[in-house]
Amino acid sequence: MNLSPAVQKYVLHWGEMGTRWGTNRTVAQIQALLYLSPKPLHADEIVDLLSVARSNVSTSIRELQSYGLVKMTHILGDRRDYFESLSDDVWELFRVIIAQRKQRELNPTLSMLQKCALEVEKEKQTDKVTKERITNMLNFFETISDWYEQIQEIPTPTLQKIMKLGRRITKVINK
Amino acid sequence: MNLSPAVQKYVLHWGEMGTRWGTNRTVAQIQALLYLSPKPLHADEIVDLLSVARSNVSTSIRELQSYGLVKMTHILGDRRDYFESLSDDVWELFRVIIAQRKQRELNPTLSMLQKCALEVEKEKQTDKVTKERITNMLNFFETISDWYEQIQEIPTPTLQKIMKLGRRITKVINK
DNA sequence: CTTAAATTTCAGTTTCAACAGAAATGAGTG
DNA sequence: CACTCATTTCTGTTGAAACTGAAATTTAAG
Repeated sequence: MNLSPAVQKYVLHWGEMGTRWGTNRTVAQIQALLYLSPKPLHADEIVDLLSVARSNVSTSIRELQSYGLVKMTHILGDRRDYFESLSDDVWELFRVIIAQRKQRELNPTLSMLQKCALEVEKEKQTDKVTKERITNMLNFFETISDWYEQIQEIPTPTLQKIMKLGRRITKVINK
Repeated sequence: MNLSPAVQKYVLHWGEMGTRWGTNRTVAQIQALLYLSPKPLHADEIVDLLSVARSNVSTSIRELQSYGLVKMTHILGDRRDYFESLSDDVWELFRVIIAQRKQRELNPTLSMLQKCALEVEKEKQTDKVTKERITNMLNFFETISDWYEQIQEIPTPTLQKIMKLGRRITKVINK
């Protein structure tokens, strides 16, 4: 049981990038592996293929499940848990990841900014410019947050169309 | 010389989030500090305000300059370098950060996928499904990449309009 | 050219998350 | 209910990045 050179390259790269995408190597590697695998895998297969500890696979899969990126299945006459990617549809995966990132990277800052904006107004010693900038940042985060949430609900084909439009979107809007 | 409670909270939070946003604490704290400061600061002021080592400030500022988020200025009769935020316009900062992230988080994967897609086609042992999924992921990254680049060129007011539209954008598109 | 101030580089340390391996728990089977 | 297989939890280790403080370098002024 082993991976083809191209698949190996993919999985290793995904693992390295994982750290930049806000997760750890093993989690990213498993996600890649399950995405590429034509059939569900059980934990020991993943241990073999990636050469990581069994316990590491356990916690990583749990994390992927909590994100909603991986689901469990079973095979008749086999006690072991099998795992597969939530979906083979990249856009669906994207949507899930975006939701996660919003929650971890945007929401905490949004609520901090709300508190700060209120608090700083009461501070007589604080420069007017500073107060303004906090408000501007708050408005920005609110806009981005709303946008993220609404984007979630747009069906994939429409989203694809919008992205393909790219800059030409301005022509449609500016009327 | 010290920071008001609200500003302190902002800067500390920004530092913590920095690690999730792909940089380190000090870099993020300095960015926050300079964004909020109504006037340029020199390195030793930053040392005081943040309680970090002088050398740490030096390398962090260099990093911020390389991203294009911070610029150097001078004050008449003062040898020291002063630093200030690239801009007080949040949208402009956003644009710079997005460009950085594309470069670090998208481009490397894009070129990996291009190589993998070519390579995997030659592999007879690899499942058809796997090949397809690599191609799908490649297409996805190409779409996103193009989109990022085109978004960069949209002027801020238009971009704001688009985001405010949110989900209603579908009504404009689906005609 | 000398000196002092400002900045950067470098080597050592600290910190923290990721990970391995062992121990404990749980779940199904005879 | 005991036994085995599968999974999870826990503890200690490791490695990488962040950070400090000292030393070296650069820069400008007299």
